[in-house]
Amino acid sequence: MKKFLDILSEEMGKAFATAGYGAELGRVTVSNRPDLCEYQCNGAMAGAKQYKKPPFVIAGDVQKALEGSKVFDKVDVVAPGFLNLNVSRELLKDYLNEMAGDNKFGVEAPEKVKKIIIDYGGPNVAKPLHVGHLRSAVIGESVKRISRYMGHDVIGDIHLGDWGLQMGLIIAELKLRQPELVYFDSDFTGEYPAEAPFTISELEEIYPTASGKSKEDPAFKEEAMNCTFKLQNGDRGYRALWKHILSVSVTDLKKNYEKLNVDFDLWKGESDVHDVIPDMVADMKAGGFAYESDGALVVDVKEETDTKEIPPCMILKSDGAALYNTTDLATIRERMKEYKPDEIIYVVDKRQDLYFEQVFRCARKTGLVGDETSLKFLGFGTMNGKDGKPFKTRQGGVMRLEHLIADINEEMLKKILTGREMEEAEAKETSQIVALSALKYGDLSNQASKDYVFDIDRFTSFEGDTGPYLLYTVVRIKSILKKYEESCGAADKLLCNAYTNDSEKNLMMQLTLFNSMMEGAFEEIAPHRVCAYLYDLANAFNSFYHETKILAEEDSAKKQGWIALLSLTKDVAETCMDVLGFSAPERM
RNA sequence: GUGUUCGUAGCUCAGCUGGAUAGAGCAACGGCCUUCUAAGCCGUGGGUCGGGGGUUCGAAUCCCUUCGAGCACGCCA
Repeated sequence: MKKFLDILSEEMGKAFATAGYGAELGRVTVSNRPDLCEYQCNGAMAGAKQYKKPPFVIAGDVQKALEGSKVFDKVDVVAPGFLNLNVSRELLKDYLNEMAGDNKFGVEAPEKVKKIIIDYGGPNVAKPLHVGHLRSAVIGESVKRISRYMGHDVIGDIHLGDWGLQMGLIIAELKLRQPELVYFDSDFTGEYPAEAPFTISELEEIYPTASGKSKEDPAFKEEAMNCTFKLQNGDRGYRALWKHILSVSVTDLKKNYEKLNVDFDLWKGESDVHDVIPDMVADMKAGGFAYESDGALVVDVKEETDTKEIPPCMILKSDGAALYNTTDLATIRERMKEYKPDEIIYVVDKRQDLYFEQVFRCARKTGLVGDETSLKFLGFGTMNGKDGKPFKTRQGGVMRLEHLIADINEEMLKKILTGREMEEAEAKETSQIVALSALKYGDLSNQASKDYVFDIDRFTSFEGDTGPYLLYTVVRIKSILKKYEESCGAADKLLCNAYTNDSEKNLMMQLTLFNSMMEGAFEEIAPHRVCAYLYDLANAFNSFYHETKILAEEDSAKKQGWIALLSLTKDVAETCMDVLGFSAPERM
């Protein structure tokens, strides 16, 4: 379906052309003065210089050309040259009915389906998720869903940190504690046990202990590095042990991400590219890109147009070991080989901006990525506490994500139990659904690139611009639709009427913007645009709701039209929620 | 030091490629429930858009400058 504003702009463009001006001046936007008109066009003012005529005259010419238009009901010319427009109520009604019949509410399939890989999540194996992982998961998931809704072929990859010194540390610590394990017996040739010799909670205790020890005990660190080396060079027992660590940890991660309604298509990690690194490095050397500098192997990525010094991209440390850069570049190489994506989007902390700039440049320069593939960096800001500083526990430590979620669930349960009569079991389930919306909406409604303040009281509030408010709005609609169906039967195939009052008109106008909003959110990689739209839609609905007694309406045609409008509103709102990664309960 | 992001109401934030009187929410105050969920709706007060220049018919938006804050700047990820 064409976008509603495009229909209006085309009509306006034709009028400009008829009057002897450029059609491109006829861009129509939603009015910023709803007291005066519904839509506006500022093209007359924009064209004044080009045509050497006062804007008021141009606007007058266009107004004349629009006489008899079936699109616009009203065209006013206001000084200095605004064209104030009201649209035909028939056109608005027809558009909504067409939308209601379209499975994507007017979003057209893309001209070219892009293959997009989204790299988000990025947890480390054997370390619990903490609040720092929240934004990447929440934003990445939404970006994935928006892209998919727009009709693209999207792959979400978690990109696990599963291969560094952290693994060596754990293995070294295990060896110390349980030297009798078969994994440490170099003479062992049989099958290793299927069961891991530790649980996730043990693992989560082992890592920090080992990490702390390595800072104080050089001998232990030496041992950990030795273990890392042996692991990476294929020691059978160590590999088997590593697989256990990985599998125990991934099981736990899946559980936690599931609570967030986040899932990944690929669970690849740094280890997956380990074997291809030597080959890649050799290519970079052979291509003349990589050279030695202070003992390390680097690739220059400076460009003429730089306003600052961009340091070279380091490929290997002076001890010959790989870095974060190395695995990321190798990952790009593998992704290009396996998937040939049109786009790779990284949802990562914005502090890594410069780093990714280096990686992207290096990938292009060395030919890993061609011009037809774009590499995008979506950097997100820090989640701060009420004091404006990075979010911490009361003790000043790093907050585990599990605890944060538990806190917000608990807070929400309290509110539901005090505000509503509900069975404990249902209240608990509902509180989790609502809490997730609070958490995600609180995050996503801010621009990703900015830092934001995490305020549990504000986010879990049912008032104002919050997740719970939006869910509440949808729950209200569901309740009405259910009651309608009980008395009048299934509500399908009903058509919207032309509006009869302002609040109804506003709701309809808001609905028409859905497809262009979604397209904008996709192009700008901006989930917060979906949030803003959803909030406006909820406001428009609630105003309408208060002015209109829907079920009590005696004129059944009118009532059916409203039910159709409600049904469309609910579907559009739920679609927005779905791409944001949360949903509304049946009751709350 | 260099670069970069940002500075909008008491607080938390919108404001798209420059357009009419800068918008929401929270907080404050005042209305609206015998009728579809009042977790809602309607209204009032509150801003020299950090400061100063410039471009433009027109700037929160573009350019320059200045002040302030955050962040990043080769062997961590």
